[in-house]
Amino acid sequence: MSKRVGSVSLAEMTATVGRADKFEERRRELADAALQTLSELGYARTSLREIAQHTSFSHGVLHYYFRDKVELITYCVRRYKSVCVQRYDEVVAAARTGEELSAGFAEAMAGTLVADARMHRLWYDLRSQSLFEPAFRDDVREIDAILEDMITRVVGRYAELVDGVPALPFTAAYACFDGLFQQALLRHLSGVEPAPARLHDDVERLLALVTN
Amino acid sequence: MSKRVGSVSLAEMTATVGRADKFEERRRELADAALQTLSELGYARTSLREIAQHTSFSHGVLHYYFRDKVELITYCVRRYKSVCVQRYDEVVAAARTGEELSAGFAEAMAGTLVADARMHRLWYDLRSQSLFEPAFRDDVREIDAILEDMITRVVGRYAELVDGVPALPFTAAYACFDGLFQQALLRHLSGVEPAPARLHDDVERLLALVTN
DNA sequence: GACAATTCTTGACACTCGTCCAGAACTCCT
DNA sequence: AGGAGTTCTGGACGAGTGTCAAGAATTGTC
Repeated sequence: MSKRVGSVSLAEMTATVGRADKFEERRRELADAALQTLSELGYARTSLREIAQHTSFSHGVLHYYFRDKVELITYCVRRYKSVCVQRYDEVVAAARTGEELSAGFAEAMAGTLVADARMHRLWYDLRSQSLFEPAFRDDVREIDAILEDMITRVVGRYAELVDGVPALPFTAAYACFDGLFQQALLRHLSGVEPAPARLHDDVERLLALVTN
Repeated sequence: MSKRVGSVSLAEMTATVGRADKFEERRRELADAALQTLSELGYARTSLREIAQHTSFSHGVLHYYFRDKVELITYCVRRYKSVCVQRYDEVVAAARTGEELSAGFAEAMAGTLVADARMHRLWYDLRSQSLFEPAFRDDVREIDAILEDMITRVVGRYAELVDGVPALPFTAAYACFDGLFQQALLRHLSGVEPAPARLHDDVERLLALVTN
């Protein structure tokens, strides 16, 4: 029983690539189960046994693939980022006019608000955890940076299309859109129904505002 | 041993007012200790025993004054709100010009960002918890409403002073300022030093933007 | 098919948690 | 001073936690 060192064993280095990736593949599988559990229960109420119950494995495996709980959750946070910034860039690329971009962007936000509500609440939960747990900070900041870049592209492109100039630093613009989204999520999960529509409106208004 | 029913016993009803309030007074005392603990450790890591250690009492007493943990924390959240909206109204009342109001408001925000950082991170933590725990939702929404009102007064008064008209619904304006503040808190607790100064700038810019 | 390396299961460990309760300590009134 | 009502203590309970390790099951290789 030779324990793995790092994430690569001697056997893997000489074996085929597909074989070598099996370890990483299972890590992803387990992390996805963890993400599902986390998004249902939140960080404070999620246990390793609960995560394992969302898989076909027993709770012991988690410690075979992850050193401890923090590494697992950190891995999850990193993985999360790859899911979250996809829809928007298509919108940016497709838009030919400012109005198109504005409408498409607002619709994308309102759409993900209801479609991925549980994932988003997990994000806000983990970001809050990072205020207390330094171990999460770097990953959280990295994701925040990715989201900020996304907003930067949207706002920048919109400014181009309408011949305006950004009226706020991009980081501040991101903070505003994020605040809008978070309030909308709060309302949506509380059952206040016009949440998506209101978000749609507010996003369009704010986008027009931050470029003049 | 006659257990208290609700929060008023027979003895209290006939006793003096000071005597009657002793129960409530101790509740506040315990809740303050709980708030301190929560703001240090965060919701996920705060236990009743830990809270009791911040007081001169033993852990059993918490169940004498609060039915269970949820009631204690709910009480804490309610109590928190009374602390958080005081500085700003003075600023609004004192300002004679738009510039004065803008500068005062921005300074107040930057000030509380560093002075009450731990309390603010608790607020964001609890608000995130409410995304998972319906028991917290009403209180969280109430506090959010109070904060929104505060922003409304600031933005409204500023619009008056500069003869502008609000360019965003007040609820959206609140969401934006809140987003700004949350990002600043994240940076501040991560040790990025210009956090307060940047918040100050961004707040002034945003305030000018949402009234035109 | 046998051997070795891996992946996975199972049960145990040492804690910590919220909750409860018997009774000690205290307070207040007559 | 004594007794009733109150506040508080400290220990116990059962459930749940992260972690670990011994060994069973599986897989890949010759």
